[in-house]
Amino acid sequence: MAAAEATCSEQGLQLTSTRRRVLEILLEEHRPLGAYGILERLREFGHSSQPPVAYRALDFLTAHGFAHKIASLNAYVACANPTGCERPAFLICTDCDRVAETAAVASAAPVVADAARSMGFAVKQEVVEAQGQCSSCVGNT
Amino acid sequence: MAAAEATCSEQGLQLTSTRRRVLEILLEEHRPLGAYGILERLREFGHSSQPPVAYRALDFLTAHGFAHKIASLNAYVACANPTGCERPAFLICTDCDRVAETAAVASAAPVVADAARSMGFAVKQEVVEAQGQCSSCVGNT
DNA sequence: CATGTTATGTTATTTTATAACATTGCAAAG
DNA sequence: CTTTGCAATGTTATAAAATAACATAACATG
Repeated sequence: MAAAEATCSEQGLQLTSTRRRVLEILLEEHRPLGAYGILERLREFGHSSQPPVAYRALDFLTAHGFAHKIASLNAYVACANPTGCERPAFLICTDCDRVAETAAVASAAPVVADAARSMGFAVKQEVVEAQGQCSSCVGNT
Repeated sequence: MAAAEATCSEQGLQLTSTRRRVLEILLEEHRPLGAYGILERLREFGHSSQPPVAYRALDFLTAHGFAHKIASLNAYVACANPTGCERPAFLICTDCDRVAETAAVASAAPVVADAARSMGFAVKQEVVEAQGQCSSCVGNT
C-alpha cells in the first residue's frame, strides 16, 4: 500500500479515495475478488456502488500494475510485488481459492514471448494462469 | 472434423447433431467466436438457440479437447490439432482477431507446470494466452 | 473567470453464463 | 414388453460481468 502511494507520487498518478479504497479491499482479501464483490465492499464504506465505479478503479489499478485481472476467473487481485511487475503469472488453488503470484512461474512468460517472436508475432500482453491445488490443499480430501 | 468423429467413436462419446454443428461452426470460422455468436449461427440451421444449448455443446467440446475457451476473450475456437492437445497455448492477434494455437508457444506450458510443481502446487489446468500483432498484421499501421 | 482536463456520478443496456425444471429417446433390467 | 435409469435436449428465467452514454464536479492553468 505504502509502495503504491510512493509509486503514484513518483509518477504523478492520482491515487484517489475510490482507487485507494479498492486497492485496500483487494489487499485485505487474500483471494481474487470479482468486480461485484468489490462493489459490495465499497458500499459498506459509503462509496457509490454502481458498476462503473469499480471498473474504473480496477482499470486504473491494473493499468498501472497495482492489481491484476485473473482472466480465467473474471476476478481481480492486488499485485503481490511492491515494485510492480510486467508479466505476472498466477497459480490458482481450486480448493481454497487463494492465488499465488510467483516469480518462478512468471519465468514462463519470456518463454512464451520468445516463442511468439520467433514466429513473427509481437506480444503486447500475456496471460499465464494455472489452476490446481496449492501445497496446503494438496493433501486434503 | 473426421478426426473428431474418429476420436468420439473410439472413446464412446456421442457427437450428437448439435455438438457436431457447433464444432463445424467453430471450424469454419477462423477466429474466436462467442457463445452468442455461435447461437446466431445455430439459429440459421434451425437448431434451438437458447444459451444453454450452446454452452452445453461447448462444455462437451472443450471437455474432450475438440475446442478451447480463450479465457481472455470469453470466446471459443476449434482445436487446431487433430490428435487433441492437453496444454494448449494461444497467440491472439488484436488486429485481425485471428488466433494461432501453436506448439512452439505450448512449450511454455511445461515450464509453468514445472515451476509450479517445484513449489508443491499440483497443476490441473493451464491458461497460456498472448495478445499482440500476428506476423501479417505487424507491418500495417 | 473561462477553459480544458481528469475523475465521479448515474441510468440503462449489453454481453456472458448458469439455475432450474420439463421432456425426449433409448438401452438395459426386470 | 414395460419400466427404470440415464444422457441429451428443450425452455424459461435469472444471475453475473462489463460497458455505453451522458451529466456533474473539482481543479489547475491560461
